Amino acid sequence: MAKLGIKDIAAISGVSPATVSRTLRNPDIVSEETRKKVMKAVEEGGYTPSRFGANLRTQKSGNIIVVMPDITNQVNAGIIRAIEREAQKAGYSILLGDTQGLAEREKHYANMAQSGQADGVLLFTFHMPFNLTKNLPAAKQLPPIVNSCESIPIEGISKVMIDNTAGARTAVEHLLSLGHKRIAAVMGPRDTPSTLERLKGYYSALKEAGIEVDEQLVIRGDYGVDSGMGAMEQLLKLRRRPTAVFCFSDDMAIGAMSVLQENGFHIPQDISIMGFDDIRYARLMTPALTTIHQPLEEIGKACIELLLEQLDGKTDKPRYVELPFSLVVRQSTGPAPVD
Amino acid sequence: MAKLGIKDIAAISGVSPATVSRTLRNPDIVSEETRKKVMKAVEEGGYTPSRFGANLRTQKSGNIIVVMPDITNQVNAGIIRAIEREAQKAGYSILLGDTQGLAEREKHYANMAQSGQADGVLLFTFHMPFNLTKNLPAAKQLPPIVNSCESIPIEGISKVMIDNTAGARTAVEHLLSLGHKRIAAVMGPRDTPSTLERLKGYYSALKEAGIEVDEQLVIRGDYGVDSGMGAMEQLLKLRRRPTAVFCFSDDMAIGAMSVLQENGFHIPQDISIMGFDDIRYARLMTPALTTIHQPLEEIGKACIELLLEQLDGKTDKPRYVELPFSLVVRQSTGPAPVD
DNA sequence: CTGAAAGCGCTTACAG
DNA sequence: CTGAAAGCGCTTACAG
Repeated sequence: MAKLGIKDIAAISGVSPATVSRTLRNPDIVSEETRKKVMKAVEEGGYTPSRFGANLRTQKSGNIIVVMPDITNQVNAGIIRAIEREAQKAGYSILLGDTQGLAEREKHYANMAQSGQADGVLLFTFHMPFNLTKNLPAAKQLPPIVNSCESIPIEGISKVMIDNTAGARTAVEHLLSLGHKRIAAVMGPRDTPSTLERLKGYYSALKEAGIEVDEQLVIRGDYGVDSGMGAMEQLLKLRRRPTAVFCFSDDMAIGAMSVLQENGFHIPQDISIMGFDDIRYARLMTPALTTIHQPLEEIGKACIELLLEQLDGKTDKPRYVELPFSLVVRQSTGPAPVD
Repeated sequence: MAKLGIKDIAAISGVSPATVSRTLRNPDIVSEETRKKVMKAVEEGGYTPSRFGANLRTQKSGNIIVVMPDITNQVNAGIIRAIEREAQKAGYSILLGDTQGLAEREKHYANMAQSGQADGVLLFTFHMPFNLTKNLPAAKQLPPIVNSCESIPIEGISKVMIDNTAGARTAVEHLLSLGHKRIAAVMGPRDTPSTLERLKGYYSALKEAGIEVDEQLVIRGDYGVDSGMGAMEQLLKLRRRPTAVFCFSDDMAIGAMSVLQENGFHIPQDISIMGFDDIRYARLMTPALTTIHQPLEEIGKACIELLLEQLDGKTDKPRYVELPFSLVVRQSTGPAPVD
């Protein structure tokens, strides 16, 4: 028995294919009697409408592509889970675009909107993978897009962000309030907007406290665990060590902590460690990691919300949503040691 | 300027749509001269073929749906990253199906194959979301499927697994070799195949060592961090505490460790902790977590490999691939305390 | 409320 | 090597 199509169901129930389609998509505009006949045939035949025909006809795929640098990252994984759930509710499926940091793959995924594989794009990378012509506004040339986490420096696209600068400032102020004066910073990749923003917060908090920045205390990382370990090793070699280290991600903070503990240092008695993100494992470290909490669920929700606005044609206007971070004080930070 | 279609490109380059299609899909069967003409029009026009037409015609979506209970789990995230990369190489995209533990969503995702949204299904859940008729072999009624991680008790579908029983046995033998006699087990959800298999390994290792199982030491968890914390709290209340705890997941082990340390216990001097999975954070705990390593990359690769075999129509025969685990001894396990 | 008809944009078997 | 034609399976504007 071959797979049933809409024509088969129409024949079985004695109506036209159009009516079968209406019964399935828009039951209210069909008489009850017809509806019953059709549904009976649908159920007995086990008919599932093919998306191929519908997609071609409506020019919609029902898919949203999420372009992310690395899905194994706890922050990204948390966001994408929320995205998937919310998209699901709205009848959309999520296509996974893990770029693994490659610009070429970024471009590949972005183009899925052009071929109709996806109706909208969620961009968590910091490049703009689309070519823009100067004389047209972005909204006219682009598929529905929402940009999140790493702010792409382009006008006219919707964004969901946290205030990274304020977050970093809050982190450093927390350390200052504990009496720390030599506060190191372990950055993310130099060219990411989030790193530049957080760095700005770091500098501004120190400046406001009247502390001159020692550039030896500013170390480049890449948000990953290993770079946090490397940065800590570097800091431990300094003649004048920091009394606190602010890592721009929890992963780096966790790496830094493990290096410290391996070398017999006590956290926070000898050195305080501060993270950023509040991933699932932050509270489980010993000592539990003080960090800046990012609202992953809300970020995911907002992304879908803004994208749906565009998909539903409700608006062309880009919207900017800023979500609140929060300081979570745990045990990895404490008063500066007296020397 | 409206979006260009294949007919437009055909008109511009002075050939038929068929030839444009051939040039793009199968350049070798087109003369060089024609190819150049067509490619010129394609590039100048910025033409990207629509998948809608192609999908309908070929009855293929080019998508694979991955059905998983929770993508924020490090094990699942690691596997799906490999899956996505390998699928990409073969020209397939990955649709995310996060069931969040709900059977109804599982069914929903599985049905995406039926509607043509996906050409194949990767099942990491332990239910069989498809209805099978007795008189037909599974391969005849099902879309291409590969089952991994949780073994679905059904004949005739391809699987990618590790030997959970042997893995658990290895874990317990490691603890036995350190002189432990009171070894607790913190299980996963009771109805998952992986838990039952690991439990079997736990029992068999103890039996072989001539140790009678104390059922008070066998605690139910759900693979999550919190259940590991709860289990440890329960174990600490026992009059005769275990000297070692084997958690069926790293997440539970990490939860257990944090409870122990909060209560002033020393790991492994007072109690040894053993995990399962070897997630990214296992080596970063203090002390670093001893665990059973799962080859996530290889699991992902094998899943796509077996699925492609079916998608390419190379075979109907289900294949079973077993991948090797390995014991990773770190600092969270040590000699049993002498009392 | 329902049907007939057109058409979405491709690919491919067939004929030359 | 290339073209004309059919058709994949739906949806929807139009007419009644």
